[in-house]
Amino acid sequence: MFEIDPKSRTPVYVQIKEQIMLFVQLGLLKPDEQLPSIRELSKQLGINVNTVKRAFSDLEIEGIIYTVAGRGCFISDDAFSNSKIKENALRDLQDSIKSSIAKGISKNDILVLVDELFKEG
Amino acid sequence: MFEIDPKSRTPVYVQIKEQIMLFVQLGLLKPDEQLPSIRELSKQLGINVNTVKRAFSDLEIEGIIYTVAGRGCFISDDAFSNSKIKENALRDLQDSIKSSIAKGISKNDILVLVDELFKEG
DNA sequence: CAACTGTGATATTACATATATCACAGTTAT
DNA sequence: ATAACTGTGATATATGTAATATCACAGTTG
Repeated sequence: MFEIDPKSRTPVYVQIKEQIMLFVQLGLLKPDEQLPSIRELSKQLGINVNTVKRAFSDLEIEGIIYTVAGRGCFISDDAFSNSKIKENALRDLQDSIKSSIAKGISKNDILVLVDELFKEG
Repeated sequence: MFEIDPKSRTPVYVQIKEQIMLFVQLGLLKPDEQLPSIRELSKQLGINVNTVKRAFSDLEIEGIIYTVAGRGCFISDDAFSNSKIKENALRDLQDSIKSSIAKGISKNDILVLVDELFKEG
């Protein structure tokens, strides 16, 4: 279910965070569903336990998941009720688009790209 | 003309690169126009010479500017003829949009944002 | 009790960013 | 020729982040 791209410039723990958030968005992970344990997931992905722990801790702070001591981590009921994440995402996206405009990307380039991304997903 | 946001999470040398590329896009910097010297610019911005040097060296490798020994740095005639920059920009933008989708940003959110950015600029 | 969960702390390695200095070489104007 | 400017190159240092490697501790489950 999970996959990591070691070549990517985005940190591994961020890749994990975003995959989990995406799976929640897509409905592949539902409220109160249990996530793989950090040891299990670290084995699967061939990375260190601490790296997975970092991702899960972040997600818990952001209210996406909750943990039960000794049992595991689960998707929150209100995983995306908190608007802070969406606000931050919008701000980051704005920076990225501005940056791309500086490099010669046109409005049409962006619209085509957006269409493609929402066609596939 | 140039401005740096020290609070921003994007590295200072990247901010400089992107401002120069943006100014070229906007026609504020034209082919063969001379840039401020790295010492001058570092004074203006209150940052180290090496940081400006890093930005200029990057831009030269990317073909955006060229340098004449002892004279200074200038905008290339073919600053944006090289498609590598646009390709990289598109790839980066794709990653950013995917990331924002994972955080609950809708297609409409993006379209509204794009409209705003192209209205102002 | 054994085997599993997450937690917490520590140490280490590697890399990126940014700074501080210094010496060197080419250009320009006086 | 000299002074004052350009960029170049190297070195050293500090800081923060990312990732790894270990270890000990505590709660849960069968």
